[in-house]
Amino acid sequence: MIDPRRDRALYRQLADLLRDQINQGDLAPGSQLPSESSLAQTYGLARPAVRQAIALLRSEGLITTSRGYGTRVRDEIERRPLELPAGASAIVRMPSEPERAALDIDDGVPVIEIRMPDGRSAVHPGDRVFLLRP
Amino acid sequence: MIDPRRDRALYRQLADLLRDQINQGDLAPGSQLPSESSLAQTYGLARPAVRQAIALLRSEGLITTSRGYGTRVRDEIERRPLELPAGASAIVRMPSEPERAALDIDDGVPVIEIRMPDGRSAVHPGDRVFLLRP
DNA sequence: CCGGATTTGTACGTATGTATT
DNA sequence: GAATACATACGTACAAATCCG
Repeated sequence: MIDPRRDRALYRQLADLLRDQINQGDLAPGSQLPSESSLAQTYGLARPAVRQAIALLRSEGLITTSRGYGTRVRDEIERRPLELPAGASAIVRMPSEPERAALDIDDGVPVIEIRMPDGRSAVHPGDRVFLLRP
Repeated sequence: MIDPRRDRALYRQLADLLRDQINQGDLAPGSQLPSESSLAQTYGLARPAVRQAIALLRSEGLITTSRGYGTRVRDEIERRPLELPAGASAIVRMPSEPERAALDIDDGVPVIEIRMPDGRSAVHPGDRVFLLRP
């Protein structure tokens, strides 16, 4: 379980546990995680430590939290193909928080910025597309 | 400045201020941010609130922090072109924390996963490449 | 529609550990 | 060794959103 003597922060140990459960399907996409207080009690941590673990997984794009509701495993969104036009280039980056809010992008989701030869650019949410070269 | 009466969390207001200073070049790439305690005193916040602001900007890939040293604005790394091979596809995502540590990728930096038609895949750090279709 | 219970968000304070300068 | 700075972890309190009977 979680061992204070190990040379790894408690909140990281909890994040590791939860991440494993998600990757192994014990926590299925769409399913609800226990509440923060419940996790705190289960693992003998204070709530701030639990929140750090949750925040870490959120920044990895694995989970989403809604105030007053709870935390659930993000379901995999179906991705639509996005062709990289000839001569265009693409960079990936994280959106700023205002940009994220404006485009309604979840925490932990990068964006793809396509730059056309003529200088114009477009931003796409990274969880809804995959780049394709036909 | 920072106004508790505004309908925006104090740490978000501080993050907005610092983000603007970075984007406008008042805080140049490579330059050092004031220490957390200094920021706390300057803006009349407690250190946890300052740390939340810092964490937010870090998750956006704007800054990096080193324990015992401080926080500085990330320099723009020169990106090398990465050709998307014919028939291949690419998805972008955040690395898990262990993956991030293993590949020595900064906080707030996504990865590009290239999937070949034969099923093999390769992962590239999102801040060192740009995708190109010749 | 309303009230209460639950859950996450924000913000404070404090203490100690550890890496860097 | 000393000073500085970030990391971890505890505790507390209240606010705000959601859900449910």
